[in-house]
Amino acid sequence: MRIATWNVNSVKQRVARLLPWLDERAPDVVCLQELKLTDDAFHRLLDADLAARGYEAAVHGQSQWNGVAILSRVGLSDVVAGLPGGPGFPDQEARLVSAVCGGITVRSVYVPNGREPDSEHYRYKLEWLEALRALVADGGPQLVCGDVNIAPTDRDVFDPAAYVGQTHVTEPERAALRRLQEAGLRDVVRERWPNERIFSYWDYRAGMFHKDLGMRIDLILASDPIADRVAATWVDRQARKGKGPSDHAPVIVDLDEAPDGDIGPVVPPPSRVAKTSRLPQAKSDPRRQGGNKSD
DNA sequence: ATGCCTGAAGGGTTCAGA
Repeated sequence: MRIATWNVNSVKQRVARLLPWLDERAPDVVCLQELKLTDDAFHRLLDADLAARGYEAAVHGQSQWNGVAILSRVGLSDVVAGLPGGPGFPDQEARLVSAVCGGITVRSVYVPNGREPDSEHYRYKLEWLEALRALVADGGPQLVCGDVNIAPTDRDVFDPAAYVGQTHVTEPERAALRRLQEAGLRDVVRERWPNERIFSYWDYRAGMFHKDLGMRIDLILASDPIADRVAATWVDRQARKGKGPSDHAPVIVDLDEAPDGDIGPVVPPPSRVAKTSRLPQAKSDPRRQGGNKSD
């Protein structure tokens, strides 16, 4: 089963990139963030094109900002929109949707940005993360995928000095992320590529992508029984190239079938190549791109 | 230029993003 997460920075502006990407990568489950439109607008925009590809969608949208969704072609049930008991600003924003896909509880999250350390927005971010931790700790095995707006360590930014005093790298944010992980979630991309330069976001300005000056703030976090099934992980840098990209790239994880065989994909993964991805591979193989070498 | 792009809303510009 292939799971991906992608902050699309307006799904309306990204349709022309999203649909071909679904065809090419054939993910079974996709967590989307920053839809920037309402539920109704999402369904009008995409339902037909998604259905044609076999996807159902759990959408928690919002006008103008935020908005998250889960696309699945391996079943979609038990949909919950929002973060129960979570804080608002002042009202709750559309930053979390959960569903069961292919036998796995999946959450698409868009953690608040925080804007400035010690600001109201920053405190809101920390409160939101604590509410997410409580939700995760309360649940069983699950995947938490999305834009966490935190670079877990200094390895996850192109230059720690460039971010001193800014959000995304402060110790309270990182501590909140660690507490979330201590609730039983593993950062499976970093686990697979412990020493690689891996980014998932590059500022649109100043050629940051071309120079590979980015941050890794989009994570796939998995509970033990799911993390143990990880066969391959990578950041899909191809999706950040070319005309009209999001400023984030998708992060992709392939899971082997569950050991007991009854939590498997309904649609088989496109190939078994993922199984061999720990071996050296040709540079043209996108599965190799867990490390983000410059182009 | 402490905002070098991009998107949304709404109005002929401003805010937000990380």
